[in-house]
Amino acid sequence: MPELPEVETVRTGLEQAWVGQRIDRVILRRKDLRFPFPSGMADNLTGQTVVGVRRRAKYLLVDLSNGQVFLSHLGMSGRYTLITPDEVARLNPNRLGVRQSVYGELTGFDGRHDHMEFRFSDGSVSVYTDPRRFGIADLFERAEEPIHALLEHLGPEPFEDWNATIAAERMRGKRSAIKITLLDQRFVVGVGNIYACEALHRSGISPTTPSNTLVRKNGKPTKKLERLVEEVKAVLEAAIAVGGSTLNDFAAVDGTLGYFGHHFQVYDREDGPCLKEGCNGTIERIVQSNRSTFLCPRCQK
DNA sequence: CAGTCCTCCTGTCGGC
DNA sequence: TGCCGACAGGAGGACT
Repeated sequence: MPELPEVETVRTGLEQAWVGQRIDRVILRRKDLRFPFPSGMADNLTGQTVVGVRRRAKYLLVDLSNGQVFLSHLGMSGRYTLITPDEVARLNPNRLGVRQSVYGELTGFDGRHDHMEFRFSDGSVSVYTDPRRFGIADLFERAEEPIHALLEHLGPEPFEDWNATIAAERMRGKRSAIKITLLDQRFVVGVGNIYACEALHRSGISPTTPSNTLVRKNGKPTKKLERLVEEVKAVLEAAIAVGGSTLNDFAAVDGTLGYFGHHFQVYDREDGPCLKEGCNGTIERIVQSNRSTFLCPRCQK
């Protein structure tokens, strides 16, 4: 779920639900996710009002009234579920176990992976569920944000400071495959395995193309690279648009990918027909850096 | 430094 | 049905 479009979809939902709310209580059902929670995180969050929800790369940044920032990364399997006061009352939160929430029927897995629970002043509850625990939660002063270890080395946001010229500058002399470069968050942020495959397919570029061959000798982007940068933005935009349309019934902010799945042209379509107009190729799966890449060898050169 | 692997963790799915 | 291996949307860190 969590590439840029999914994180942006979650951001919008959290913004609508959280901004203006005071956090009355935070329950942490374990001491860590991928990294240990910072000491006192639950206490420091308690009593704060949410003043904004931002996104940087695939990180959610929640601004609090005391000048602190709550950072949340969804990893591979993290999701937030928003629970209304009515549902909260029906599920009787005071019966709760230490390692298991009472919200299992809403969050899945019998509540066994509901690691963080946020209770708000309007009576609603938000639950963070993450079976694989590759997610991250952190809390720090806003002044520290530019030097935060997880944020410091991030590359440009695709819609803000990124274009073919900048891409070419960062790819000069890079011999690794273009698919690997797209996944490198120092090159551009927000692109993950699905949208890297999709953007390369839309662009007609083979995922194994050495990155530097998309840059001219004078350092300018080739036509192919210009196309690729356009298609990265286009596919991310299209996915955000579809995610956004599901936001009206945002009661369950589950990051399930179902909504964009219908639009995949190559991802997870091994042995299926290439859907590009006029191409009769067959989708193949290869492995790059231990991760699956899907491509049409006929129209991606 | 760049590039390549491995790793964290749990759930799910397909093949036998 | 059960068991077992492969694989899953991320990305830091340890290697060569």
